[in-house]
Amino acid sequence: MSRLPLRKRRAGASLSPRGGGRGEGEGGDLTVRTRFAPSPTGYLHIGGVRTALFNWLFARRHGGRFVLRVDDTDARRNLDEALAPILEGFRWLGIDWDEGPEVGGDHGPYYQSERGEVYSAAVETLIERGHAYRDYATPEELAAEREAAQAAKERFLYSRRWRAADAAQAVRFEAEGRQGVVRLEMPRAGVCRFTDRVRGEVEFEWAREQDHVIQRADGTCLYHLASAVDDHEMSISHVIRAEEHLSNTPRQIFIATGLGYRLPEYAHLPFVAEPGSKVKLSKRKLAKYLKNEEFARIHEHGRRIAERIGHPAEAETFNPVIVEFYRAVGYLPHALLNYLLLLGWSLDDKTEIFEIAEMIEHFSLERINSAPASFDPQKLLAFQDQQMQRLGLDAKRELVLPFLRAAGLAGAQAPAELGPILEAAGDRIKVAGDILEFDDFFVADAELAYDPAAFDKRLVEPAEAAGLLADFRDRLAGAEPFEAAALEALMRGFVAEQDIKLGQIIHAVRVATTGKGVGFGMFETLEILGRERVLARIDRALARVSRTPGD
RNA sequence: GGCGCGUUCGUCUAGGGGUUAGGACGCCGGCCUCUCAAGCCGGUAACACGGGUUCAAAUCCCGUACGCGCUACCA
Repeated sequence: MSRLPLRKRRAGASLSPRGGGRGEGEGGDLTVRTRFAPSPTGYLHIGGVRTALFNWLFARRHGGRFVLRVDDTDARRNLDEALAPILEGFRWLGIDWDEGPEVGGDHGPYYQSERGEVYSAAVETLIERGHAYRDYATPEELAAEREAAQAAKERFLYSRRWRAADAAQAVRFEAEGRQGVVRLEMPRAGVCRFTDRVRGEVEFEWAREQDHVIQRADGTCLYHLASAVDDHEMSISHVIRAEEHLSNTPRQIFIATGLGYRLPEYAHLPFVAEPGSKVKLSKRKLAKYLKNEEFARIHEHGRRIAERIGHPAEAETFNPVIVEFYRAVGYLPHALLNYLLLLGWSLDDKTEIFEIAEMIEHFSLERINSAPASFDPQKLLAFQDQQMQRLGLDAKRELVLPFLRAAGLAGAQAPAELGPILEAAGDRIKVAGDILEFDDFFVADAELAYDPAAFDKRLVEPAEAAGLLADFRDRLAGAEPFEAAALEALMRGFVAEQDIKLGQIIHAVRVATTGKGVGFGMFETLEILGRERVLARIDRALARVSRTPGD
């Protein structure tokens, strides 16, 4: 992956809309305002974050505002509980919002459940202007019409038979016990054309659009109405959202136009697809993704860490498609952001690593891809690795410490040897929680666990192993100073003197002192452990060898 | 079914009439080496299919296939 070169922006990648929209250019008069409207589901998933990120970047790029609007039309009781993890996820990622929950703003309220009056007023206006009507058809009557059309192989369009022409008729329908809803009176001829900033010119025949219900009998309003009204009321200039809304845009345009709104710019993002497929990532199929091999690997890695720190790894949301997963096991927000940025967007053919400021500087709608992109946790890990390598020792210490504490391996004070450990660890700690894989530094000598296979292979199987180890232990006892370089010289001298290979002793020492067959550089490890612990551990290992039936 | 959108290595992508179709992740091999990582070097691998237009098509047009979305008193 190459770093970001200071290179020219692609010609034409400017703010101005493709096909001559309403054209606010660079430095235009209109303030850029974008929004993200999460439903309070209790978790933030990857696809949603990507959408939010693009909105956020676009707003920041143009000195605009990023608005969070809570899509809680179901007016649930446990709203706070369901919203908190989402806000927390954004905070962790550093995606800050200028208006919305907690921060307020001039365009509130930011909860759709509190905006009923605004919606009702809009519905009334639409009716007054002849763009909507009260309708008293029963679901059965509607279904019958639909079936009839289907049987005749004709396109279904509501006959508007139970539409109330005036108040008097409405009263009559109601007297019959009918329930009234408000429907859009969609045009039945012509086309709706608009420019999508990602897809270019798109057009839909109006006659394909149904007379969508915008208000239920109980007065509550439906999504399309709410969305169009809110976007206008909140002065949203650019609607950047998932592709699934592309087909919904005409009806929203109809509503907006009917209400006399100025239309926002639209940009429909491709889906984030399931790993290894083009199927849209769904929040309902979490369990399924774990069957994907790469997901399973990432998940298993996370699960090992979660178990050590008492994080509920069984929770449904402990899943690599949920942001919380990454936070819990110690990924860096920057890595996730960088990865997500490149999921459907690219600057050129080589730049992969972006600082946040660079993301903001270079982001443009025009370079968003229009095909779905599938989520690849392996590649995310590669970004994580990159970011982790750039971190200094102090930053790593801060990152890792909470994990040691949560696992009961550190108190309020950081262990003195943590610095040297992190230094010796080099690039082996990919995510902060990986520190727990090297817990052998933190456990008491008497509690050191041995990897049975490694123990057998390095200490039991080679007939000379125990003897050599015992001899080398005695050298260690008198080694001075007990430092990496000196210890290496000591071991090399020992190897020459005994006429053996380095491998014949070093692995035995490793298993004896760390319990594992793999680890950091051996001499750094010995220095960190210190003479006393090294000798104690070797003694313990030797005692164990002698108890193990040889041969 | 109708309409809309999409289709370049396994994955993310660059390229938008003439390229040995470039990069990244993964994978494979090598180097380094006390193991494992990291690093370095090398390799594998793609224009969905069929017609057109053109001297020339991955690139433009049409069709087909496949995928996804919309077609709700879901969002």
